[in-house]
Amino acid sequence: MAGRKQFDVDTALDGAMHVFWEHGYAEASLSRLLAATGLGRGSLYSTFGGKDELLERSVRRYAERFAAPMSAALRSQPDDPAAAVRAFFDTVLTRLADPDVPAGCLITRLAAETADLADPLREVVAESLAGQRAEIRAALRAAEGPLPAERLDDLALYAAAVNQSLTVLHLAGTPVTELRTVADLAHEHIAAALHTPGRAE
Amino acid sequence: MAGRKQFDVDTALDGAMHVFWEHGYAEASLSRLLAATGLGRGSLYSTFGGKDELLERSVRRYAERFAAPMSAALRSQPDDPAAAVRAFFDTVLTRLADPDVPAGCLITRLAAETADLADPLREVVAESLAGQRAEIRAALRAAEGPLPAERLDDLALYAAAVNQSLTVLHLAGTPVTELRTVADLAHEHIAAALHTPGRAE
DNA sequence: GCCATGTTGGAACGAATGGTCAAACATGGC
DNA sequence: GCCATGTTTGACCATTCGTTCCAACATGGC
Repeated sequence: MAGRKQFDVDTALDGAMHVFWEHGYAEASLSRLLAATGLGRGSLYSTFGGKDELLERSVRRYAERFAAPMSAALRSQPDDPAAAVRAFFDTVLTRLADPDVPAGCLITRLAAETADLADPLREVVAESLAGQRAEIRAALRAAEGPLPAERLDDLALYAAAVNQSLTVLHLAGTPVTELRTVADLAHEHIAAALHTPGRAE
Repeated sequence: MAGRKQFDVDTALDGAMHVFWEHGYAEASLSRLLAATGLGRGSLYSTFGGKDELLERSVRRYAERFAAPMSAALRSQPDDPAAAVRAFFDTVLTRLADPDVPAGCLITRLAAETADLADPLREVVAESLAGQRAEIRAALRAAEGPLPAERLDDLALYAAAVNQSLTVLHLAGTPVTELRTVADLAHEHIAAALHTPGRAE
């Protein structure tokens, strides 16, 4: 039971990520983390350092596995911003409907806990949110001619906000069918705004 | 120091409410609650029963003091739904900008914690969210002629979702000026949807 | 096949958690 | 003015928290 590492670091990280995802920081107790990772206390502390560092790495892993597809969706339609936004919402909704994964979104869960988070963790969360907003903004770039840049900034923030609403409501138990309605409306509105001074749909 | 109650129950409740508002359920420790209410352990337990019951009463007090104005705003323009929605968002934003009160919204904070809440608390939160949604829906009633009822259901859900996004983002540190942008866009869009088949603005 | 290296599981740590309890006390009704 | 009622204070409870540490152990290099 010793000598060389008996577990896969990424697998363990996935377990920890799920715990933080479902329970946030405060309710993610060591015992829950140990159970989910399958590690002993010694192994967890020697490979990750502690609860805070484990959360930091969990967020990074979350970004690789779940934020990456969202970024990809945003970049999938470089010259049709409205379609990119739709692809983005579709990716989010697909994940929310996935029964193999906790409800909501890890970042949203942590964002709600901001007031109680240590500074480095707070920053990681803030960066995640800012990054997503920037990626949405980038996906709207094709509309920059007809629309003023400020308007696109606003619309990007708007889409990011709607995304947050989807995940909080999902945490609170709202069925995905209703969330799809919200996303559809948001898309409908953003698409209209994007086409306002240009050609029609 | 004894005989008749030495404190005002509602004042103590306000203190507890602020703690739950800022720290949610898990991070609202007894010691924080005792400090904020100014009570001793015995007084708190004899008058409120325990942490869970205290939170339940805090939510009720929150509803009286902060949800009530939002309901009033929604009812302020019974025959101009778009204006009612605007008044609603204005009320929310005013509260978010209030420095005397914690960031975000107590209900949103608790909604994010749903997975870790005991059943009765979970229900209280779910009821709050459902109640707000119903009130928004009621404010849209004047548009029921020209617009199908289902469409108004969707728009009400949509407005409630945007409200959630405002409070989560606020928790994460987004400045109120940017949140106002989000609310403006949502209002702009909802107003357009409400006027689509009827007369113009 | 031995030894240094590094992993593992669990015992143990102090601090903090939510909650209980009883002794000390002030008040209102008689 | 006395006594029953009910409040307050703070010591105390078991449990759980995140973390540290070490003895037992398996492995890879020589």
